[in-house]
Amino acid sequence: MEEMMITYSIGEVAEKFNLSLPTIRYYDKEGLIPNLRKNDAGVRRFTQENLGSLQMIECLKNAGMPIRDIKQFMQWTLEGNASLEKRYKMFQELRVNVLKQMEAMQNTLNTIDFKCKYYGQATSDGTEKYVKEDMHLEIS
Amino acid sequence: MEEMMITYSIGEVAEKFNLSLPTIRYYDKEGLIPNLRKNDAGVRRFTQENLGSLQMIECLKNAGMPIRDIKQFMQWTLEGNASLEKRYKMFQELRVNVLKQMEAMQNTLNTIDFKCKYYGQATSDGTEKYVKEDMHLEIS
DNA sequence: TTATAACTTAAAGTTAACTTTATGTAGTAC
DNA sequence: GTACTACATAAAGTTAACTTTAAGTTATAA
Repeated sequence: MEEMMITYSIGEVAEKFNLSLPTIRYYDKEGLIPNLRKNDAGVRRFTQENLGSLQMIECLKNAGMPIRDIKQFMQWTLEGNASLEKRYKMFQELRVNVLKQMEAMQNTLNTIDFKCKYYGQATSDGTEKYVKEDMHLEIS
Repeated sequence: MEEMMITYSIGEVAEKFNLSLPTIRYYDKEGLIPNLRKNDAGVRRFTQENLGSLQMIECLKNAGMPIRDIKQFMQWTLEGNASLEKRYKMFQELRVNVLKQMEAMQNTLNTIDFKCKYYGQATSDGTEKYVKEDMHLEIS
């Protein structure tokens, strides 16, 4: 009795996720897509589970996690319930890390906002002279 | 008549900014620190202006700007008022870019928060079974 | 049956942003 | 004078995350 399920080709997946074919193959080679199977002709067929892995890869990449750590996480998922605590800990640490990044990003944005005002004024003045005098700052 | 001003050694600057000495030398070589001078012995002496450049480098790096674009900006500052509009435009575009990054980061955080709850429950259950059933999701 | 499109692999190449290595110099402490 | 520390340079090495290249296979359409 063969299980029938909807699957996708690497080309379809590349389009869906806006990734290049070599990138997806690279992720597969690196072990980032657990349980990804090939048909009798050796062609990859992506299940919903595999698409879920890719979604998670995108999330973890966005959080700044390196490929080898994403791989580690994916390997843990293959270990089942035995690795639940490791995965829980990973996400808790990642959360703290991402919060720090967002704080840094907010500071960066504040500086950029300041610079936008600074250069907005300087541009309409035609010179940095007055706006620079106004704030006694010389950060280029 | 020699101008007297407070300057810092590369070692002091490295400590202040928590950067390695080779990194600072690399930035200098790449033209990221305009007007950085050396004393008669060929040793770099950092002025307040140079520290300002380093501060800005940190900000722009944090915004995800590549070294070559930071260099471009620094070269523009050397052109004076003629480049004010270019610099203004740069910061306006950077602002939009950073806002996009923050939005992406917020989405990432939401996913991670969800995963924290998911694995928190799964860990106390000792299995993913129930929490997985509860949400009809199979994202690893 | 021949062309085309969509896939396959292994291996080499690319790029950014440093880091390391090797070698040398300048100034101070003893 | 000799050791030590802090600096200098040029050039080679490193790492991550892909990308490119070269060569081959499979399935469908004309």
